[in-house]
Amino acid sequence: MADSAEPPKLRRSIGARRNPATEAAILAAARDLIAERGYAGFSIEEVARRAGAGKPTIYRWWPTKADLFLTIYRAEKASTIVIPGRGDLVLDLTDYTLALWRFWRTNPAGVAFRALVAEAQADAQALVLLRDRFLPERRVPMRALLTAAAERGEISPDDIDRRVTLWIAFIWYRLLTATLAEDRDEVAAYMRLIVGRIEPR
Amino acid sequence: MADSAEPPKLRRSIGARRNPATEAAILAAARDLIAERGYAGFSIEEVARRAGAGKPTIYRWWPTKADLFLTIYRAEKASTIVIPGRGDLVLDLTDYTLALWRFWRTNPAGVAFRALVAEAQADAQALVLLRDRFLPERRVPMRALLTAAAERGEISPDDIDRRVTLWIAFIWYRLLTATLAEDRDEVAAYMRLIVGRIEPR
Amino acid sequence: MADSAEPPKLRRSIGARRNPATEAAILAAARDLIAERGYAGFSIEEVARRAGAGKPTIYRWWPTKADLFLTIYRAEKASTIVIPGRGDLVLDLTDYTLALWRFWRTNPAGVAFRALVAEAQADAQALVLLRDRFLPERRVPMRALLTAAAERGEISPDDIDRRVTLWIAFIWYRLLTATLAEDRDEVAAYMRLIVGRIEPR
Amino acid sequence: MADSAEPPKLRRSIGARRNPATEAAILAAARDLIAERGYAGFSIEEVARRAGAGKPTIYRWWPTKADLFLTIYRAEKASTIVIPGRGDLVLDLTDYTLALWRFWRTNPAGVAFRALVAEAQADAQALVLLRDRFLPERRVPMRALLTAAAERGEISPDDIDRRVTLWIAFIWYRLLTATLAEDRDEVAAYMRLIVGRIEPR
DNA sequence: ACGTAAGCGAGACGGTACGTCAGGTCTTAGG
DNA sequence: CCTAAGACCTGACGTACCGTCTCGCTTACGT
Repeated sequence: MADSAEPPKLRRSIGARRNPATEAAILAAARDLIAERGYAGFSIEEVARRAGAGKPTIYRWWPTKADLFLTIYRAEKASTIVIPGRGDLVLDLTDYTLALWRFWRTNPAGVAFRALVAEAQADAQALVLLRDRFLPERRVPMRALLTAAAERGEISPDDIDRRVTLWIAFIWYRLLTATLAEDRDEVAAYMRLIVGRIEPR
Repeated sequence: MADSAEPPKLRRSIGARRNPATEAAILAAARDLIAERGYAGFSIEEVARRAGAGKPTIYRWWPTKADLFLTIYRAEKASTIVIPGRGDLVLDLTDYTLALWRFWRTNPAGVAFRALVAEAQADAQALVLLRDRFLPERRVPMRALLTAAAERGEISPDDIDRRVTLWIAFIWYRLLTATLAEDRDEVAAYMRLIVGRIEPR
Repeated sequence: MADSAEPPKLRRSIGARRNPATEAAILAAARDLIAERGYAGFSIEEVARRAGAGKPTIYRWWPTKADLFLTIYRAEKASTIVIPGRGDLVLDLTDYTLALWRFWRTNPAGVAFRALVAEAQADAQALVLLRDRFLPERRVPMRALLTAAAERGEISPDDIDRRVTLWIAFIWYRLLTATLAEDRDEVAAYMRLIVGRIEPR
Repeated sequence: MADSAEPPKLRRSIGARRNPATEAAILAAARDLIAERGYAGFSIEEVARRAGAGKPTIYRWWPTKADLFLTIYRAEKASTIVIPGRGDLVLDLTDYTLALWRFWRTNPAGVAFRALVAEAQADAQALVLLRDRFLPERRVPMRALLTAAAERGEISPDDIDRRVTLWIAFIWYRLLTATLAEDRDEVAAYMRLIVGRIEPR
């Protein structure tokens, strides 16, 4: 959300190579726009307007909307979420889930991600991006968490991949229905069901 | 896909009330269109053209795209899916899930539903429609299935609503990632995790 | 502008004949509407809405917009303008012209008349109404004024009809360019040119 | 009425500047349409259809209908009417008036001009255009004619502007009532009244 | 006296046009 | 060869009215 407010008319071509200032301006504009107005208000037209860039410049580097979304999402996500390691699976998982939701709520990336899922329903290319490039990434830390717990004997080592899937399905569902609650106990209850831990008595 | 091919110019007003022939023609056209070209190719303009109806007539009865989708979806689904009652929860649940997926795969309505979820990411009105009107309906038969199983002692009576949510999240996830597989065993494995049944040994 | 503000829902059929209350309500609504929003904002739809009448009722009695305009215009005009008779042609004519312009400025009829002229450019029926029914009426008092002056010897008895035409052309021109000034001397100067009176010296 | 019948789909963008072929096609289509169907049958929609142009392209260059009318009118007029200079005012004026009427009758521009006047009755913007941009232009040659005659002593140098106004009012009146007669003597008689020339005896 | 014919309000209908927005393509001018 | 710029065509958006139609009702009039 940096430079999108400044007068954007000053950039000129820097010759026969990609202009980093232009790229930055486009990404900033896209991020701001998706944050402000959501998927519905997002258009290449408006991004170009805000970035002071030509539409063809955008299309050259991000041939589809989905490409642009993905770039934004990755840029946003990278820095932020830490995987907790207190040693109690449900506790760790609840923390992680809530942290992720907090991130989705407070950060353009959440909106961008919703938009990407939406786009994927209409555009096969976006679907491929989402399923084959993005989802596997997301599974990794979660699988690590469960595997560690299985090694500690907290849960059965069977079905770990399926449980990961259930978790992803669950957090998506809450994202897509715009119900990213903060209720710790409620989330913990879901986590227990997903990992199938035997309750301590 | 019934009468949309016939010359559509014959309908006239039947006075100051809704014309069922017009409604039918619009729904048929919408269904065909969504089947042929998907969400991306769907437009009120084209529906009106095919149905031989005026755009305002469509907007009068279905103020948003989402309304139209939902009507199509309900009309299609109603007749099709039977809730099984063999008396074994995982079996019944697997059947039900696979039947639903088959329906989603083979019927325009499935495409329409994906589109509705997508629409809900952009349009608050659609989100409300989806969450508050559509989802509760969907929960009912599933909750009945689980409650019956709990009464039979197959599963714990706790957490039934959460398990319903997990199931919906799961089937959505597969719908939205276009992975509505037919693999019976795989699905049964997921169902077992969701309902948390103690495995017979 | 009488009863158009009252709740208009009370009228019912009074049997197989024209309902004067309905007619009055329609005319009042039409008059108000044309006064408020001009030709551009005038529509049968809105007249019906304001009058609490059905559109077919309006179309039954006034098959074209122009018919409705004309009715309004005639009803408005009837009561108002007195032809002066001080005995001095230019004086009388100036008074008459200014009175007419004042009427046009302060009364819906002026707007309605502009609208009728506009309509006549699009609709042959309106043109006929305007030219063959309306204009001859307008000529009568003016011709009388000039004839009387010719008899008094103020002007030549030749060309009276042409002078009438020039006068009408002039007052139209000012109406259509929205320049219905109040400047008495200026108008008198024009009147002198039109009637071609020999100036007293 | 030139090229509007040819297949209109061949034009492509010529880059970031106004495409003269597109402009020409739009103007030709507009001219044809106004000639064929008059003001009532005139719509931006249909112009776009015939010109094979997008509506936004039209709105970009002619924000209002009136702008389009005016362009048509000017383009048509420019080449055509010559101001006569035989040296006899009434003769010259009669020629000029008849030439103008002939032009109005035989040329789409006449209809376009009627349309502009009509539009000005509904749309303030059009009125401004008509009054402040268009009318002053029209006065110029006429004023020159009268001034020359005054210098020759044919008429009084007083009231020249008012006589110009009367003349414009008169020719408008005939245009708007669709009575652009050819009767030379009749027109000459009117011209005599307007310029107020002392009859030679 | 009573059936019928007309007038009434309402409002849905198929349409046309409006003016706007965005999509994605193309070309120029300039570095 | 890339960039910024912006015009181009396309097509859809959602709205306003058009003029027609049918309904269900009410009332006056002619038998």
